[in-house]
This record gives sequence, structure tokens and C-alpha cells, in this order.
Amino acid sequence: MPRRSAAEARETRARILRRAVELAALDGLEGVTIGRLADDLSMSKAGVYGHFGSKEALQLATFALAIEQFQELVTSKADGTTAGVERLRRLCDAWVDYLAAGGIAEGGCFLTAAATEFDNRPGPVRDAVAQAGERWLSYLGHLAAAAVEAGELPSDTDPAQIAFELNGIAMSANQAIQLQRDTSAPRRARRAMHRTVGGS
Amino acid sequence: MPRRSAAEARETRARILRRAVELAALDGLEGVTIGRLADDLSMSKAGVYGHFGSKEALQLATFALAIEQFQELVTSKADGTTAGVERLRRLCDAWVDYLAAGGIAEGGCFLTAAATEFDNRPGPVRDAVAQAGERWLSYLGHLAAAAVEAGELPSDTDPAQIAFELNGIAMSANQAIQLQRDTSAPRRARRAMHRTVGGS
DNA sequence: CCTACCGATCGGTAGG
DNA sequence: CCTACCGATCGGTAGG
Repeated sequence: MPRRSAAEARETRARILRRAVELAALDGLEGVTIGRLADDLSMSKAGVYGHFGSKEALQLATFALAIEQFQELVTSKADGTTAGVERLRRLCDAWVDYLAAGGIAEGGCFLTAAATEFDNRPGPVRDAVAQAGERWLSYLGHLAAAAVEAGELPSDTDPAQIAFELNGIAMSANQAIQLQRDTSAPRRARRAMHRTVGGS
Repeated sequence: MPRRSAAEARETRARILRRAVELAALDGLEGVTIGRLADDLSMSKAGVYGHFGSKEALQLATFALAIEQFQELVTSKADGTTAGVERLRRLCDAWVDYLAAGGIAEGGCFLTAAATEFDNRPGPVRDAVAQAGERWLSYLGHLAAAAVEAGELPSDTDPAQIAFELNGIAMSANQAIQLQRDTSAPRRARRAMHRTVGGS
């Protein structure tokens, strides 16, 4: 018999991860230390550690929750809209809103931070980050392709190029907001995105 | 009387910093630890430490050298060209070449990495990174403004918007190269930059 | 520029 | 989920 019920253990694990996402948003995934989490949650280090079994497993679970939160905050905002330019526009608006609000826990875009932190550290975390980035770019490209098919964008449009450029605009906005505290960045980003998405 | 001449001490300091830039390019400025530098250079920790007096001073000196290297690798490549669209184009080409080569020590764009690492850590390092970012954006904006004045760009062009967008294209390319190892990124970046710079 | 330390913190383990 | 550890490493200091 476990000392805590399975449901209680699951809730504890979820509490740990919610805090881990906040810490990671501010200090990076390496900044999520087991000792800090234990302190913040008034638990022992071994209590935290036991839910994951390794620092790497904790990082992977933290990253997965951050992606889930991004999907809820951004991707889901454009669900239900017809694929194509309209969905792309709504997605971009939600994306910029997310960046203007400071991303998760006001630490900025989680994916960008994780990408620069891990792009030179081979392993499962790097792989997960790279996969999330690819999925996001391919989703944007898919929507651009749908817009071309619907005749909303010129037939010689390269959907992957649209995705590449939108991603850059978002990263530039994220940097301007986080580093320069530049309040004009969301407006600039919207302008550039709307022109890039173009269409009728 | 010092045990080493002032010139020898300066050379040692320069050796430390060259290695520190390489470490920082791969693992971030926090990854530059005094113990690692001492090991790599076959020195004692106190020997390394003595040249700087604090970890923060070491980080600041490392960042300053990285900026110097960026200027030599990118900015200087467009010196001597007339300010305006031509200089902007040459600068962008050198910029993309730099990113395609993997930035410094193949760790990607140093400024982007330092920006995401420190944007949530107030202090002198964050200030130096923010200032370097602002100077770069304002240099790009200055060149765009010169292009407008020369009649190479429409008179209603917003130079800061051009700088904002070029920066984003570069960041998107850097991420694609570093994270997805996407070899088409330099081509996409050049295409987007040349269209953004536009002109005759 | 060295040896020899300091207290703090890291990820992880033993045993309950 | 806890206490009580482990060896390694961190930034930094004393004293030469």
C-alpha cells in the first residue's frame, strides 16, 4: 500500500511540473534544479526526485507541459477557423498577444529559450525541442499551403518560406520585448506578419 | 616586482578570454566556469580568477570579445561601401555567411544566445547585452534611413521596421541552422532579406 | 601565478 | 514521501 493514493501522487507531480515550468521560463531548463523545486514546494529533494528518476526526465516533462500551455494559449485560439489566411491571421494575432504578455510566466517565448539553451547539447531534450520547433513550422507551412490552395495567396508562394519568415518576426518581437522592453514590438510584429500573410 | 611581465600577463588574459568565448558559444555565458577554463588552459583556478576578480567581470569581458569578433566577421565586411542599400545588402550577406558558418565556434549567434540567457537576469551583463542589441538595431536602422534619403527606398519607409524585420530573419535562420540543421535556411534568409531591403 | 582551503549547491542514492 | 548521506563542482579567499 502506498502512503499516498495514486491520485494524490499524480496531483503532486502536476504541482511540481507547474512550478518547474515557471522556473524554466525565467532561468532556463537547466535552472530547474531539484533542490530549488523542493524548497519552493516545501518538499524534500528525494520527494521531488522520485517522481521523475532523473534530471533529464524532469526536463522532458517540464518541456512537454510548456508546449501544452503554448498550445492552449496560442494554437487553440485559431481552432475552428477555416484553414487558410483567416486561421493564419488569428494564429499570428494570438501569437503576438502571447509574446506581448511575456510568454509563460513573463519569461518570454519558452521554445526560443529552450532552443538556444539546448541546440548545442545533444540528447533527448535537444531532440524534443527540435521536434517541437519542426512541428510548429510545419503547422504554419500547412496553413500557408491551404491559403494557396484556396486562392488566397499567389500560386507561386512557398509555404515553408512564409513559416520561416513568421517565425523570425515572432523571435524579433520576443527579443525586443524581453531584452529592450520595447513596447512598440507587438505593433511592428503585427504589421510585418499581416503583410507576410498577405492575401485578400 | 611581478613574477610575470605585464605583457605576459596581458597575453595570458587574452588566452583565457579566447577560450571563454568558445565555451560561451557552445554552453552559454553561465557555462564559462572558472574551473573549466583553468582545466582547459592547464592553470589553477586562482590563476584564472585573478585576472578578473569576479565571475561577472569574466562574463563581461567574454561578451565584449565576442562582440569584437562579430564586428570583425560581419560589420567590417561592409565597411567602405556607400551607406544605403548597397551597404545594407553586403552587411546582410556577411551576416548570413556568419550564421551559415555557425557563428562563433559553431555555437550559433552569440548575441541571440546571450540575450535569451540573460533577459531575465538583471545586472551588468544583461545591460551590456541589451546595449549591444540596441546598437546593432540602430546601426541597421541608420543604414535603412540612409537608403531612404538616397531615394533607394520609398520615402514612407520606417527604418526601424526594416531593422526589426532583418533581425527576425537572421534569428529564424540561426534557429533553423542550429536546431534543425536546415541547410536551406541561408538561402531563405537571403531571399527574405533582399526583399526586405528591396530598393533599386 | 600557485596550493590549499571555505560554504553552498548540484544530481543522485540508501534505506525506510 | 522522508532523513541522511555521497562525490563533484561552483564562486571565491588566504597566504605566499
